[in-house]
Amino acid sequence: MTEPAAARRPRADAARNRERILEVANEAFREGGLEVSVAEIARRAGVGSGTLFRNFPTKTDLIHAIVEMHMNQWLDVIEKSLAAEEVGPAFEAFFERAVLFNYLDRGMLEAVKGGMLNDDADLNACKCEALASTAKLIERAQAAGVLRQDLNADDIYALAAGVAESAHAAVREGLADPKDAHMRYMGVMLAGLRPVG
Amino acid sequence: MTEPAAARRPRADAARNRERILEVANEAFREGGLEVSVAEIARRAGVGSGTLFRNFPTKTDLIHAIVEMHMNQWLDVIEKSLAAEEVGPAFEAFFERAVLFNYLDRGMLEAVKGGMLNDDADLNACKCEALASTAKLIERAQAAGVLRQDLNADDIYALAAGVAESAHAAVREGLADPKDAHMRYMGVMLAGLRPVG
DNA sequence: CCATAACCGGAGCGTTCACTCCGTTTGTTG
DNA sequence: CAACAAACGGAGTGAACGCTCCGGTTATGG
Repeated sequence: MTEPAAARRPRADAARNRERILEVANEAFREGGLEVSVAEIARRAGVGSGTLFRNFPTKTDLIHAIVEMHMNQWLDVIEKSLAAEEVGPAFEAFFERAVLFNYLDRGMLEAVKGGMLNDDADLNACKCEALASTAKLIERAQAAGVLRQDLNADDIYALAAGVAESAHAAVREGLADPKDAHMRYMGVMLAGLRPVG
Repeated sequence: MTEPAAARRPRADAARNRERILEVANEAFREGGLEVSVAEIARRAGVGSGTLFRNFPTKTDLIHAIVEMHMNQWLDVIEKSLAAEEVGPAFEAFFERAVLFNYLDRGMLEAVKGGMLNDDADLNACKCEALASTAKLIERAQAAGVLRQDLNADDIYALAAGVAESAHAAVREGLADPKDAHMRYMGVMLAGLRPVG
Protein backbone atom coordinates (compact mmCIF):
# COMPACT_ATOMS: atom_id res chain seq x y z
CA MET A 1 0.00 0.00 0.00
CA THR A 2 1.84 3.01 -1.29
CA GLU A 3 0.73 6.43 -0.22
CA PRO A 4 -1.14 7.56 -3.33
CA ALA A 5 -1.78 11.19 -2.48
CA ALA A 6 0.96 11.89 0.05
CA ALA A 7 1.50 15.35 -1.50
CA ARG A 8 4.67 16.27 0.36
CA ARG A 9 5.20 19.91 1.17
CA PRO A 10 6.65 21.83 -1.79
CA ARG A 11 10.09 23.39 -1.75
CA ALA A 12 10.37 26.78 -0.05
CA ASP A 13 11.32 28.73 -3.18
CA ALA A 14 8.51 27.09 -5.12
CA ALA A 15 5.94 28.13 -2.53
CA ARG A 16 7.34 31.66 -2.55
CA ASN A 17 7.12 31.83 -6.33
CA ARG A 18 3.54 30.60 -6.34
CA GLU A 19 2.51 33.29 -3.87
CA ARG A 20 4.35 35.96 -5.79
CA ILE A 21 2.70 34.92 -9.05
CA LEU A 22 -0.75 35.11 -7.47
CA GLU A 23 0.04 38.52 -5.99
CA VAL A 24 1.37 39.96 -9.24
CA ALA A 25 -1.36 38.41 -11.40
CA ASN A 26 -4.02 39.79 -9.08
CA GLU A 27 -2.64 43.29 -9.45
CA ALA A 28 -2.13 42.95 -13.20
CA PHE A 29 -5.66 41.68 -13.86
CA ARG A 30 -7.14 44.29 -11.54
CA GLU A 31 -5.55 47.13 -13.47
CA GLY A 32 -5.36 45.74 -16.99
CA GLY A 33 -8.14 43.17 -17.25
CA LEU A 34 -7.83 39.53 -18.18
CA GLU A 35 -6.12 40.19 -21.50
CA VAL A 36 -2.83 40.90 -19.75
CA SER A 37 -0.49 38.27 -21.16
CA VAL A 38 0.90 35.39 -19.13
CA ALA A 39 4.42 36.35 -20.24
CA GLU A 40 3.90 39.85 -18.83
CA ILE A 41 2.81 38.44 -15.47
CA ALA A 42 5.78 36.07 -15.34
CA ARG A 43 8.12 38.95 -16.15
CA ARG A 44 6.66 41.16 -13.41
CA ALA A 45 6.85 38.28 -10.93
CA GLY A 46 10.50 37.71 -11.83
CA VAL A 47 10.02 34.10 -12.93
CA GLY A 48 10.11 32.26 -16.25
CA SER A 49 6.89 31.35 -18.02
CA GLY A 50 7.70 27.68 -17.40
CA THR A 51 7.48 28.25 -13.64
CA LEU A 52 4.16 29.98 -14.01
CA PHE A 53 2.66 27.19 -16.08
CA ARG A 54 3.93 24.53 -13.65
CA ASN A 55 1.84 26.16 -10.93
CA PHE A 56 -1.13 26.99 -13.15
CA PRO A 57 -1.30 24.67 -16.18
CA THR A 58 -3.50 27.10 -18.11
CA LYS A 59 -4.19 30.80 -17.92
CA THR A 60 -7.76 29.92 -16.98
CA ASP A 61 -6.49 28.02 -13.93
CA LEU A 62 -4.61 31.11 -12.78
CA ILE A 63 -7.68 33.29 -13.21
CA HIS A 64 -9.86 30.78 -11.37
CA ALA A 65 -7.46 30.79 -8.41
CA ILE A 66 -7.64 34.58 -8.15
CA VAL A 67 -11.39 34.72 -8.60
CA GLU A 68 -11.82 32.14 -5.85
CA MET A 69 -9.64 34.29 -3.58
CA HIS A 70 -11.88 37.27 -4.19
CA MET A 71 -15.06 35.26 -3.73
CA ASN A 72 -13.88 34.13 -0.31
CA GLN A 73 -13.14 37.71 0.67
CA TRP A 74 -16.58 38.66 -0.55
CA LEU A 75 -18.24 35.95 1.53
CA ASP A 76 -16.62 37.56 4.56
CA VAL A 77 -18.15 40.91 3.62
CA ILE A 78 -21.61 39.37 3.44
CA GLU A 79 -21.21 37.66 6.81
CA LYS A 80 -20.17 40.95 8.42
CA SER A 81 -23.18 42.69 6.88
CA LEU A 82 -25.48 40.00 8.24
CA ALA A 83 -24.01 40.58 11.71
CA ALA A 84 -24.78 44.31 11.66
CA GLU A 85 -27.55 45.59 13.88
CA GLU A 86 -29.49 48.27 12.02
CA VAL A 87 -30.99 46.74 8.89
CA GLY A 88 -31.36 49.87 6.77
CA PRO A 89 -27.81 51.26 7.00
CA ALA A 90 -26.44 47.71 6.83
CA PHE A 91 -28.06 47.13 3.47
CA GLU A 92 -26.93 50.46 2.05
CA ALA A 93 -23.36 49.85 3.24
CA PHE A 94 -23.49 46.37 1.72
CA PHE A 95 -24.67 47.73 -1.61
CA GLU A 96 -21.90 50.30 -1.64
CA ARG A 97 -19.33 47.60 -1.08
CA ALA A 98 -20.86 45.52 -3.86
CA VAL A 99 -20.52 48.45 -6.25
CA LEU A 100 -16.95 49.07 -5.11
CA PHE A 101 -16.15 45.39 -5.57
CA ASN A 102 -17.26 45.60 -9.19
CA TYR A 103 -15.66 49.00 -9.70
CA LEU A 104 -12.15 48.34 -8.46
CA ASP A 105 -11.19 45.19 -10.30
CA ARG A 106 -11.33 45.06 -14.09
CA GLY A 107 -10.27 41.41 -14.16
CA MET A 108 -12.94 40.29 -11.72
CA LEU A 109 -15.59 42.22 -13.63
CA GLU A 110 -14.57 40.57 -16.89
CA ALA A 111 -14.45 37.14 -15.27
CA VAL A 112 -17.98 37.46 -13.93
CA LYS A 113 -19.27 38.89 -17.21
CA GLY A 114 -17.64 35.98 -19.06
CA GLY A 115 -19.66 33.55 -16.96
CA MET A 116 -16.57 32.13 -15.29
CA LEU A 117 -18.45 31.51 -12.03
CA ASN A 118 -20.46 28.85 -13.81
CA ASP A 119 -17.53 27.09 -15.47
CA ASP A 120 -15.86 25.80 -12.33
CA ALA A 121 -17.46 23.68 -9.59
CA ASP A 122 -15.65 25.39 -6.69
CA LEU A 123 -16.46 28.86 -7.98
CA ASN A 124 -20.06 27.90 -8.52
CA ALA A 125 -20.28 26.72 -4.93
CA CYS A 126 -18.92 30.07 -3.73
CA LYS A 127 -21.43 31.86 -5.91
CA CYS A 128 -24.36 29.84 -4.60
CA GLU A 129 -23.27 30.42 -1.01
CA ALA A 130 -22.96 34.14 -1.67
CA LEU A 131 -26.40 34.28 -3.26
CA ALA A 132 -27.98 32.41 -0.37
CA SER A 133 -26.44 34.72 2.25
CA THR A 134 -27.28 37.79 0.23
CA ALA A 135 -30.88 36.63 -0.04
CA LYS A 136 -31.14 36.71 3.76
CA LEU A 137 -29.79 40.24 3.85
CA ILE A 138 -32.25 41.33 1.22
CA GLU A 139 -35.25 39.73 2.85
CA ARG A 140 -34.45 41.56 6.07
CA ALA A 141 -34.17 44.86 4.24
CA GLN A 142 -37.47 44.20 2.49
CA ALA A 143 -39.16 43.24 5.76
CA ALA A 144 -37.86 46.47 7.30
CA GLY A 145 -39.39 48.41 4.43
CA VAL A 146 -36.17 49.90 3.07
CA LEU A 147 -36.01 47.91 -0.19
CA ARG A 148 -38.39 47.26 -3.07
CA GLN A 149 -40.11 43.86 -2.97
CA ASP A 150 -39.58 43.01 -6.63
CA LEU A 151 -35.81 42.42 -6.46
CA ASN A 152 -33.82 39.36 -5.49
CA ALA A 153 -30.12 38.75 -4.80
CA ASP A 154 -29.24 38.30 -8.47
CA ASP A 155 -30.97 41.59 -9.27
CA ILE A 156 -28.96 43.40 -6.61
CA TYR A 157 -25.67 42.14 -8.04
CA ALA A 158 -26.76 42.99 -11.57
CA LEU A 159 -27.61 46.52 -10.45
CA ALA A 160 -24.35 46.90 -8.55
CA ALA A 161 -22.42 45.88 -11.65
CA GLY A 162 -24.38 48.44 -13.63
CA VAL A 163 -23.60 51.26 -11.22
CA ALA A 164 -19.92 50.31 -11.34
CA GLU A 165 -20.07 50.47 -15.12
CA SER A 166 -21.68 53.90 -14.95
CA ALA A 167 -18.89 55.01 -12.64
CA HIS A 168 -16.29 53.86 -15.15
CA ALA A 169 -18.08 55.84 -17.83
CA ALA A 170 -18.06 58.92 -15.59
CA VAL A 171 -14.31 58.59 -15.13
CA ARG A 172 -13.82 58.14 -18.86
CA GLU A 173 -15.71 61.37 -19.55
CA GLY A 174 -13.81 63.27 -16.88
CA LEU A 175 -16.90 63.74 -14.70
CA ALA A 176 -15.53 62.03 -11.61
CA ASP A 177 -12.32 61.39 -9.76
CA PRO A 178 -11.34 57.70 -10.06
CA LYS A 179 -10.93 57.58 -6.30
CA ASP A 180 -14.60 58.09 -5.51
CA ALA A 181 -16.39 57.72 -8.83
CA HIS A 182 -18.25 54.68 -7.47
CA MET A 183 -20.16 57.09 -5.20
CA ARG A 184 -21.30 59.42 -7.98
CA TYR A 185 -24.49 57.52 -8.81
CA MET A 186 -25.02 55.90 -5.44
CA GLY A 187 -27.64 58.47 -4.48
CA VAL A 188 -29.60 57.89 -7.67
CA MET A 189 -29.55 54.11 -7.31
CA LEU A 190 -30.35 54.04 -3.60
CA ALA A 191 -33.34 56.29 -4.28
CA GLY A 192 -34.44 53.86 -6.98
CA LEU A 193 -34.09 50.88 -4.66
CA ARG A 194 -36.42 52.26 -2.01
CA PRO A 195 -39.98 50.91 -2.01
CA VAL A 196 -42.43 52.71 -4.25
CA GLY A 197 -45.15 54.82 -2.67
CA MET B 1 -4.34 72.37 -64.34
CA THR B 2 -5.19 68.73 -63.74
CA GLU B 3 -8.19 67.84 -61.60
CA PRO B 4 -6.52 66.85 -58.36
CA ALA B 5 -9.46 65.46 -56.42
CA ALA B 6 -11.80 64.48 -59.20
CA ALA B 7 -12.71 61.26 -57.37
CA ARG B 8 -14.59 59.62 -60.18
CA ARG B 9 -17.52 57.41 -59.28
CA PRO B 10 -16.39 53.89 -58.26
CA ARG B 11 -17.26 50.79 -60.22
CA ALA B 12 -20.73 49.32 -59.55
CA ASP B 13 -19.49 46.04 -58.09
CA ALA B 14 -17.07 47.90 -55.85
CA ALA B 15 -19.84 50.05 -54.42
CA ARG B 16 -21.98 46.97 -53.87
CA ASN B 17 -19.16 45.22 -52.04
CA ARG B 18 -18.53 48.20 -49.81
CA GLU B 19 -22.17 48.34 -48.77
CA ARG B 20 -22.29 44.61 -48.19
CA ILE B 21 -19.16 44.75 -46.01
CA LEU B 22 -20.64 47.52 -43.88
CA GLU B 23 -23.88 45.60 -43.53
CA VAL B 24 -22.22 42.33 -42.55
CA ALA B 25 -19.67 43.97 -40.23
CA ASN B 26 -22.45 45.85 -38.47
CA GLU B 27 -24.30 42.63 -37.77
CA ALA B 28 -21.14 40.76 -36.77
CA PHE B 29 -19.98 43.45 -34.33
CA ARG B 30 -23.46 43.82 -32.91
CA GLU B 31 -23.67 40.15 -32.02
CA GLY B 32 -20.05 39.25 -31.38
CA GLY B 33 -18.36 42.45 -30.28
CA LEU B 34 -15.35 44.10 -31.85
CA GLU B 35 -13.11 41.06 -31.50
CA VAL B 36 -14.79 39.41 -34.47
CA SER B 37 -11.94 38.95 -36.95
CA VAL B 38 -11.66 40.82 -40.21
CA ALA B 39 -11.26 37.52 -42.05
CA GLU B 40 -14.57 36.31 -40.63
CA ILE B 41 -16.34 39.45 -41.81
CA ALA B 42 -14.84 39.15 -45.29
CA ARG B 43 -15.91 35.52 -45.45
CA ARG B 44 -19.50 36.33 -44.44
CA ALA B 45 -19.62 39.18 -46.93
CA GLY B 46 -18.40 36.86 -49.69
CA VAL B 47 -15.33 38.92 -50.54
CA GLY B 48 -11.59 38.43 -50.10
CA SER B 49 -9.78 40.16 -47.29
CA GLY B 50 -7.92 42.23 -49.86
CA THR B 51 -11.20 43.80 -50.96
CA LEU B 52 -12.14 44.60 -47.40
CA PHE B 53 -8.82 46.29 -46.67
CA ARG B 54 -8.99 48.30 -49.89
CA ASN B 55 -12.22 49.88 -48.62
CA PHE B 56 -11.13 50.16 -45.00
CA PRO B 57 -7.32 50.27 -44.69
CA THR B 58 -7.43 49.23 -41.03
CA LYS B 59 -9.92 47.42 -38.84
CA THR B 60 -10.25 50.63 -36.86
CA ASP B 61 -11.38 52.47 -40.00
CA LEU B 62 -14.14 49.92 -40.52
CA ILE B 63 -15.28 50.26 -36.92
CA HIS B 64 -15.23 54.04 -37.15
CA ALA B 65 -17.45 53.93 -40.25
CA ILE B 66 -20.03 51.80 -38.45
CA VAL B 67 -19.91 53.85 -35.27
CA GLU B 68 -20.46 57.01 -37.28
CA MET B 69 -23.48 55.39 -38.93
CA HIS B 70 -24.97 54.65 -35.54
CA MET B 71 -24.19 58.09 -34.19
CA ASN B 72 -26.09 59.68 -37.05
CA GLN B 73 -29.07 57.45 -36.36
CA TRP B 74 -28.85 58.43 -32.71
CA LEU B 75 -28.82 62.12 -33.56
CA ASP B 76 -32.16 61.55 -35.32
CA VAL B 77 -33.57 59.98 -32.18
CA ILE B 78 -32.59 63.00 -30.12
CA GLU B 79 -34.13 65.40 -32.61
CA LYS B 80 -37.40 63.47 -32.54
CA SER B 81 -37.41 63.51 -28.75
CA LEU B 82 -36.86 67.26 -28.78
CA ALA B 83 -39.89 67.64 -31.07
CA ALA B 84 -42.20 65.78 -28.67
CA GLU B 85 -44.85 67.76 -26.83
CA GLU B 86 -45.14 66.40 -23.31
CA VAL B 87 -41.80 66.82 -21.55
CA GLY B 88 -42.10 64.09 -18.90
CA PRO B 89 -43.03 61.13 -21.11
CA ALA B 90 -40.64 62.40 -23.78
CA PHE B 91 -37.71 62.20 -21.41
CA GLU B 92 -38.65 58.74 -20.16
CA ALA B 93 -39.06 57.44 -23.69
CA PHE B 94 -35.70 58.98 -24.62
CA PHE B 95 -34.00 57.30 -21.69
CA GLU B 96 -35.49 53.95 -22.63
CA ARG B 97 -34.13 54.31 -26.14
CA ALA B 98 -30.73 55.25 -24.77
CA VAL B 99 -30.68 52.08 -22.68
CA LEU B 100 -31.83 50.02 -25.64
CA PHE B 101 -29.15 51.59 -27.81
CA ASN B 102 -26.48 50.43 -25.36
CA TYR B 103 -28.16 47.09 -24.78
CA LEU B 104 -28.60 45.89 -28.35
CA ASP B 105 -25.14 46.39 -29.84
CA ARG B 106 -22.13 44.76 -28.22
CA GLY B 107 -19.74 46.35 -30.71
CA MET B 108 -21.04 49.86 -30.16
CA LEU B 109 -20.87 49.41 -26.39
CA GLU B 110 -17.25 48.26 -26.61
CA ALA B 111 -16.36 51.09 -28.97
CA VAL B 112 -17.75 53.72 -26.61
CA LYS B 113 -16.15 52.09 -23.57
CA GLY B 114 -12.85 52.00 -25.42
CA GLY B 115 -13.02 55.78 -25.87
CA MET B 116 -13.31 55.52 -29.65
CA LEU B 117 -15.52 58.63 -29.82
CA ASN B 118 -12.53 60.69 -28.73
CA ASP B 119 -10.01 59.19 -31.16
CA ASP B 120 -11.59 60.42 -34.36
CA ALA B 121 -12.44 64.03 -35.26
CA ASP B 122 -15.70 63.19 -37.07
CA LEU B 123 -16.92 60.95 -34.30
CA ASN B 124 -16.03 63.53 -31.71
CA ALA B 125 -18.09 66.10 -33.58
CA CYS B 126 -21.07 63.72 -33.58
CA LYS B 127 -20.59 63.15 -29.87
CA CYS B 128 -20.46 66.86 -29.08
CA GLU B 129 -23.56 67.53 -31.15
CA ALA B 130 -25.38 64.70 -29.38
CA LEU B 131 -24.36 66.00 -25.98
CA ALA B 132 -25.50 69.52 -26.80
CA SER B 133 -28.93 68.36 -28.01
CA THR B 134 -29.31 66.01 -25.09
CA ALA B 135 -28.51 68.85 -22.70
CA LYS B 136 -31.54 70.76 -24.03
CA LEU B 137 -33.77 67.76 -23.46
CA ILE B 138 -32.47 67.38 -19.94
CA GLU B 139 -32.85 71.01 -19.02
CA ARG B 140 -36.46 70.90 -20.11
CA ALA B 141 -37.10 67.80 -18.02
CA GLN B 142 -35.45 69.42 -15.03
CA ALA B 143 -37.45 72.62 -15.52
CA ALA B 144 -40.64 70.52 -15.64
CA GLY B 145 -39.65 68.90 -12.35
CA VAL B 146 -39.42 65.34 -13.62
CA LEU B 147 -35.62 64.94 -13.33
CA ARG B 148 -33.05 65.48 -10.58
CA GLN B 149 -31.08 68.72 -10.87
CA ASP B 150 -27.66 67.18 -10.19
CA LEU B 151 -27.31 65.29 -13.46
CA ASN B 152 -26.07 66.41 -16.87
CA ALA B 153 -26.10 64.83 -20.33
CA ASP B 154 -22.92 62.83 -19.72
CA ASP B 155 -24.41 61.46 -16.51
CA ILE B 156 -27.56 60.33 -18.30
CA TYR B 157 -25.55 58.39 -20.88
CA ALA B 158 -23.34 56.88 -18.17
CA LEU B 159 -26.46 55.74 -16.32
CA ALA B 160 -28.09 54.37 -19.47
CA ALA B 161 -24.95 52.33 -20.17
CA GLY B 162 -25.07 51.03 -16.61
CA VAL B 163 -28.69 49.92 -16.90
CA ALA B 164 -27.86 48.16 -20.17
CA GLU B 165 -25.01 46.37 -18.41
CA SER B 166 -27.34 45.31 -15.61
CA ALA B 167 -29.75 43.98 -18.22
CA HIS B 168 -26.98 41.89 -19.76
CA ALA B 169 -26.18 40.52 -16.30
CA ALA B 170 -29.84 39.64 -15.80
CA VAL B 171 -29.87 37.71 -19.07
CA ARG B 172 -26.66 35.91 -18.11
CA GLU B 173 -28.20 34.75 -14.84
CA GLY B 174 -31.39 33.65 -16.53
CA LEU B 175 -33.50 36.32 -14.82
CA ALA B 176 -34.78 37.96 -17.95
CA ASP B 177 -35.70 37.23 -21.52
CA PRO B 178 -33.13 38.76 -23.91
CA LYS B 179 -35.98 40.36 -25.83
CA ASP B 180 -37.09 42.69 -23.05
CA ALA B 181 -34.30 42.51 -20.46
CA HIS B 182 -33.54 46.21 -21.00
CA MET B 183 -36.88 46.96 -19.31
CA ARG B 184 -36.22 44.90 -16.17
CA TYR B 185 -34.50 47.70 -14.26
CA MET B 186 -36.13 50.63 -15.98
CA GLY B 187 -38.59 51.11 -13.13
CA VAL B 188 -35.80 51.20 -10.57
CA MET B 189 -33.73 53.70 -12.54
CA LEU B 190 -36.60 55.99 -13.47
CA ALA B 191 -37.56 56.14 -9.80
CA GLY B 192 -33.99 57.06 -8.96
CA LEU B 193 -33.94 59.78 -11.60
CA ARG B 194 -36.93 61.66 -10.23
CA PRO B 195 -36.21 64.70 -8.09
CA VAL B 196 -35.69 64.04 -4.40
CA GLY B 197 -38.31 65.15 -1.88
C1' DC C 1 28.69 17.56 2.19
C1' DC C 2 26.78 14.91 -1.36
C1' DA C 3 23.19 12.70 -4.09
C1' DT C 4 18.94 13.38 -5.88
C1' DA C 5 14.63 14.95 -6.98
C1' DA C 6 12.33 19.01 -7.38
C1' DC C 7 12.48 23.19 -9.58
C1' DC C 8 14.04 26.72 -12.68
C1' DG C 9 14.22 29.80 -17.12
C1' DG C 10 13.53 30.73 -21.64
C1' DA C 11 13.97 29.03 -26.47
C1' DG C 12 10.73 27.19 -29.44
C1' DC C 13 6.02 25.48 -31.28
C1' DG C 14 1.52 25.99 -33.26
C1' DT C 15 -2.19 29.10 -33.81
C1' DT C 16 -4.52 33.37 -34.68
C1' DC C 17 -4.60 37.95 -35.89
C1' DA C 18 -4.30 42.38 -38.76
C1' DC C 19 -2.46 43.60 -42.84
C1' DT C 20 0.27 43.38 -47.69
C1' DC C 21 1.27 41.96 -52.30
C1' DC C 22 0.47 40.61 -56.77
C1' DG C 23 -1.27 37.68 -60.66
C1' DT C 24 -5.92 37.34 -62.38
C1' DT C 25 -10.55 38.87 -63.53
C1' DT C 26 -14.10 42.19 -64.65
C1' DG C 27 -16.69 46.52 -65.38
C1' DT C 28 -16.41 50.53 -68.18
C1' DT C 29 -15.60 53.43 -72.08
C1' DG C 30 -14.74 54.94 -76.81
C1' DC D 1 -15.89 44.63 -79.14
C1' DA D 2 -11.42 45.67 -77.75
C1' DA D 3 -8.34 47.66 -74.52
C1' DC D 4 -7.39 49.38 -70.14
C1' DA D 5 -7.81 50.80 -65.59
C1' DA D 6 -10.04 49.36 -61.69
C1' DA D 7 -11.10 45.90 -58.58
C1' DC D 8 -10.72 41.16 -57.13
C1' DG D 9 -9.16 37.22 -53.89
C1' DG D 10 -6.28 34.66 -51.25
C1' DA D 11 -1.51 33.20 -50.31
C1' DG D 12 1.95 35.16 -47.63
C1' DT D 13 4.15 38.08 -43.64
C1' DG D 14 5.32 39.39 -39.10
C1' DA D 15 3.88 39.95 -34.44
C1' DA D 16 1.61 38.28 -30.29
C1' DC D 17 -0.38 34.84 -27.85
C1' DG D 18 -0.87 30.42 -24.79
C1' DC D 19 1.65 26.64 -23.88
C1' DT D 20 5.58 22.78 -24.06
C1' DC D 21 10.06 20.98 -23.50
C1' DC D 22 14.36 20.21 -21.64
C1' DG D 23 19.28 21.18 -20.15
C1' DG D 24 20.91 23.52 -16.24
C1' DT D 25 20.39 24.89 -11.21
C1' DT D 26 19.26 24.58 -6.31
C1' DA D 27 16.96 23.27 -2.03
C1' DT D 28 16.80 19.43 0.94
C1' DG D 29 17.26 14.89 3.65
C1' DG D 30 20.46 11.55 5.19
